[in-house]
Parts: sequence; structure tokens; C-alpha cells
Amino acid sequence: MKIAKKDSINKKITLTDVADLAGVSAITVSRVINQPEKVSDALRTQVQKAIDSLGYIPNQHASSLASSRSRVIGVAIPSLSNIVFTDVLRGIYEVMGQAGYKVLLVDTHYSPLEEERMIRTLLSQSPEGLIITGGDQTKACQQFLQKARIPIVQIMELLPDPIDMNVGFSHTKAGYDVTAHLLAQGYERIGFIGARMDPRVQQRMQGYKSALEQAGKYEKNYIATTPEPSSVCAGGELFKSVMALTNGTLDAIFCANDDLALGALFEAQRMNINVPKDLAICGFNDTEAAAYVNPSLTSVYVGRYEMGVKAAEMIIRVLEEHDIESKHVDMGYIIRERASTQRLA
Amino acid sequence: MKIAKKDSINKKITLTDVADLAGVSAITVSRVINQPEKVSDALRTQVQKAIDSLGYIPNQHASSLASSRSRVIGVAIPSLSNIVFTDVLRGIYEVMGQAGYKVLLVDTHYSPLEEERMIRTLLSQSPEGLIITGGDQTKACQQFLQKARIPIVQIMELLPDPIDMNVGFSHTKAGYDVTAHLLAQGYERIGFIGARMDPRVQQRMQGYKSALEQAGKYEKNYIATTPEPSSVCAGGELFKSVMALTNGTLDAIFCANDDLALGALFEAQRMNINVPKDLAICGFNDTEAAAYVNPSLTSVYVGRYEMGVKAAEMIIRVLEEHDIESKHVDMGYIIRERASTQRLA
DNA sequence: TTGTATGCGTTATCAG
DNA sequence: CTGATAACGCATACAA
Repeated sequence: MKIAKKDSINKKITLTDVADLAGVSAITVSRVINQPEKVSDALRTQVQKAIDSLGYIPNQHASSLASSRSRVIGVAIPSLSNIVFTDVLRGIYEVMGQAGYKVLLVDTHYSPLEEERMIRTLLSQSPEGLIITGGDQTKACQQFLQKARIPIVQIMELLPDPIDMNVGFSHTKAGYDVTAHLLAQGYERIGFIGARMDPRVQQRMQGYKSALEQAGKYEKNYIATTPEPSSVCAGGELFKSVMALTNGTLDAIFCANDDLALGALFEAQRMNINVPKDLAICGFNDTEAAAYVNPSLTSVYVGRYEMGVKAAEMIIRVLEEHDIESKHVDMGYIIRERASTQRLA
Repeated sequence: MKIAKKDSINKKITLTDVADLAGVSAITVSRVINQPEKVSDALRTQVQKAIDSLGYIPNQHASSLASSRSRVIGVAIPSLSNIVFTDVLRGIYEVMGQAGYKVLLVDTHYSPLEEERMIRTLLSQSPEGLIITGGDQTKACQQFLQKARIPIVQIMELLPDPIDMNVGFSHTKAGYDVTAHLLAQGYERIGFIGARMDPRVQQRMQGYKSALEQAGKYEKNYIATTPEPSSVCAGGELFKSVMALTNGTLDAIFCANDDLALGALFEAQRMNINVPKDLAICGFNDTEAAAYVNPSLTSVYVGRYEMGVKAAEMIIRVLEEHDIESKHVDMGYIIRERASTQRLA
């Protein structure tokens, strides 16, 4: 037995309901919502009244199906607990929100396999564009990414062979530059600590190595890393490890990010090691705490929010069939010199 | 003129394409995907082969439309740059991901009006459940939230009159307890600094006030706040303000969160104020940096990840028509006493 | 400016 | 276990 067509309590309100109430056809209601300028003032207000009084909310699924426009952008990031990605996300949300796109976000947990599954999920929502992290996708993933035929931006790092568009900066170069800077400051025994060891951290470490090797100052035991996530605590532990490994002979440490750097600094203070007199500490990402701690930490600024904005804008421009200046954008970075790497005369 | 039906390059692959290739009907393919146990082994593998070879990805919009099950959960949080919310998010994503739900996330920028708009957006995606922050919704928003007839969890705070379900803790009580603790430690002139001043910070401040008033130690100029976002920097500034206001007579400060507390601590160090000898500092949220800085900061632990998990689980239980123990859950909190509020003998 | 017919890709319902 | 048919709610194409 069917329930009464109109007044049944649970029934969701549809375009047709609104049309009936307003005494127009469904398509007119549709127009009032999507192209109001194509409807006469009289009808428009009349329909709008019906919409309001019924509390009508359009069904996006039906809309997407009919129009093959989902207004959804998929975003895949490796972690929600890393400020690096949430900053980028903010930029993406800002731009996409303004432009009327919904963001469907997935967390890949730094795993290409998980990423493949998650991107499948994204694709099943018929996103009009995709923003994904790095270039570490599985073969299978790359394949259906190609087939998707939608604009895709790979963010965070500079990729040699992007799937489509690319916004990021060179972590290798940044690692190199930081180390070179430390060398230029007169530091000679420069250690490195890193955690998680995702591709980008590896690249920074590679840059560090190159710089030291080039200067003839590279030593294997200058490095301590862990596959565990980054944290202040891990920074302290890694710091102790590398100091032990080197019998405390290091005079500088390059930390793969600011959390580690804070941990190293706090631990150094507990060990009564004077920073920067006895030891220089350099972080990465230029987070707020690093800038305000005593002594303030030298770090590497990266325009993360701006990177998110840029990626989002590129997608939108392509979707609106505008040209884009370039499919590959280097956001660069800036080494922020602070007290922690400044020898006291 | 129509393009060739099958091989046209841009055509997306549909259920029918797979059915044709496998030599079965569309509904069988649908079953292979959604209820594999209802299809014979032979057909199932045959269909699966077709799916793989075509790289078929189901269209969720069509599926949602036909089944009125979207497998989407909407989440609204006030900010993406506050670790408090990203921690909760992690919990939500973890559980929802496992259970096969997509999460549609929106950022309300701490604005009820924006929240109303954003929740409209969420609703247009026919989510099966909603997780929203706090109880500060507009009247209009509350109304269509009611009409949505889906499970809704309001998180972060304990609400007197929740729309549906509620998971959180009492910020008022927490603020009170922290202050009482400080009093019990023998501190007498206890200041408060807060930023953003969203409802939850206001509640903490209210608790602080109550405790001081009750002890007869409340003074208006013990308080410095700003509507600006919280940050380490803001913490330093507010600290300077409140110290100026009170001519440096405070012997303790309760900071509305750990960022502010770190800022206050760093600033105190620069001013050569000894913490905790001259001044106690207490934070809120028990973040990692607060626990590892020197001296370690007393703070209030809150199970944020667990709160996200709980909220997600409640939604899922309701959706799967299980009973839930209670619609209202108090997650509680724990005051973590550390060096920053311990007078040296 | 407004309306009619049709189809988007999938699933519910009911038959076989 | 498998299939035919009719929705789901909306937008496109075309007509009026």
C-alpha cells in the first residue's frame, strides 16, 4: 500500500512539490535556483516563496546525475594531524568554498595502497577535479587517474613527471640550501634527524647529504631517523640518539620539521647544551612556536596556504576553460634565519 | 548526430557496459558489487573480470538517487587550523572510513551564519548523518536540521538542549576546576588570557570567574582577551597586557589554550620572570609541545580523537538501527599537573 | 519567458 | 539465482 502522495510526514520535498505549490512546472523551479535571470520577476518571487515555505533543499545527487556536474572536488592528503597539510587544506577550502565547490577529503595515511582505495572512492563521486599529494601513486592508481579525464593537481613537491598539473617546491633543494647555509655560518659537524620518512622528508635528507658530501663533511652517523610519526617527543629522542652516536660532537642539527626541532631544543636545554653557542638547531616549515621559542628557531618558510589556494585556482581555471599560465608551479621557500643558528660572535 | 555508442573515447563506463561485456544484466553487476553473496560463483568471477578489465568505477550519484543511501556523513567544524578540531576529525575519519562512509567536511569559520549556509550545502548531499560543532546554530539552521530526520551529533561541549545526540565535556566545569586547582596550590592572584572567545573559551572563562568569585579573589583586570584567533604570538601579547594591567602582581595565569600558554611562557622567559617560582602558567588541551617545553606546562587533557570516534560510532549505531547506550556522552577531562604550576617548595 | 519529453546510472520490486 | 521494468529527482534539448 502506498502512503498518501503529498502530506506523508517523512517524504522529502522535491522540485515537483515546489512546482506544484507555486503552480509552475518543475523546470521553472530549477531555473529559479540555477539561472534566476532567465525567469520573470513575478514567477521568481512566487517560486522562491514556495521554496522557502517548504524548506526545499535541492538533491545534489539527482542534479549531478542529470547534469553530470557534481561541483565536487576530491582532495587526498596523507595525514590530518600534520599542520603542513591542514594549512594547505585551508587554502583549498577557502577558494573552493568561494567558487561553490564542495570538497571531499580523504586521508591516505601516507600509504600508496590506501591512497589508491581512497582515490577510487573519490572518483566514484564524480569529482570535477582532484588535488592529491605527491607523486607516489601506485601504477593502478595512475591509470584510472589518467582515464578520469578531469583536472588533477599534485601538490607539495615538484614532480619530474606529473600526471597533469603540479604545485610545490623542491624539498631536495631546500634541504641542500639549509645545509649549505649552516656550513656558511661556520658549522662543521651537522647532524640530521627525521621522522616518518615520507618521500618529502627523504628528499630533504638527500639535499642535506649532497651538501655535506660536496663539502667533504658527510658522516653516516650524523643521521638519526625513525619511521614513526613526527612529534616533539620524537625530536627529543632522536636528538639524544644522534648525540649519543656522535659522542656529542655535533655542532649543528638540521631537523626535518619544526616539531622535531622543538623537541631537540627542549632536550638540549635539559642537557644543559647551550643553543646556539654549543649547538645550532634548524627546523623546517616555519611554524609559529618555532619562531617564538627561546632561542627562536631558524626554519624554512613555505607558503602552504598559498599552495592550497594556487592548486584550487588552477583547477577552477581549467574547469571554467580559461587558460592557465603554467601547469607546473614552483612555490619556492625562504630560509628564516633566527637565533638558533647564530653563533654568539 | 550521435557518437558511436560503445567505443567513443570520452564515454564513462557504466554498469550497462560491464553487463554487456559480461553477458549478464545490469542488475547482476550491481549485485556483484553490493551483495556478492547473492550471485553464483561463476557469474561473479565473470562479472568481476569485466569490471576490472573496463576499470569500472560505480557512479555514486546514481546509486544514491536510486537507493536513497548516500553513504555520506556531513561534518561541520569552525576551523581547520586548530588542532583541537583536526584531532576530532581524525577520530571521525578513522571510524567512518572503516565503516565505508565518506566524510563531507565544511569549515564554518566560527560563524553561525556561515554554518547555516554550510549545513545547507551538506544537506543537499543527502548525508545519512551529521556531526556539527557546539550548539550555536541559528534558528533557521535548527529548523531544517530537525526536518532532516537523520542522526545528528553535536560535539565539543555539553549542551543543555541538544538537537539530537551530544558528545563533549563541560568547559565551564573544566575552567572552574583548573582555577580551583591553582587556588589549592596556594596561588592567589590568578589571571586569565583568552583569544577568539568562541563559546567554549567563554565557558572556560566563566568557570574561572566562578571559582575566583567563590574564593573572593576575583578582579576584573586579571583578565585579558582578544577576538583574534589564538596563537603563540597572541599569547605573548595578552600576557604582556595582563601583566601591565596588574602591574605584574599576578602569581598565576590560566591560559585558554596551550598556544596562548606557550606564548605566555616564552614571553615570561624573555622578561626574566621565573616560571613557576614567580609565576604559574596553566594551559588547556594538553598538546605535545606544552608537555615537553621547559618547564613543562600544566594543562587539561581532553580525549579529542576519542570524542570524534565516539560521535562517529553513535551515528553508525543509529544508522544500523542498533540501540545506543545514551544519546548524551560526557567525555570528561583530566588536569595534567606539571612543573609550570608547582611552586619550588 | 515557460513548458514537454526524455534520459542520467543505479537500485527496488516483483517475476521467473 | 537471475532478469525485466519502473522509479529516484533533476536538467538538457527542444518546442511553444
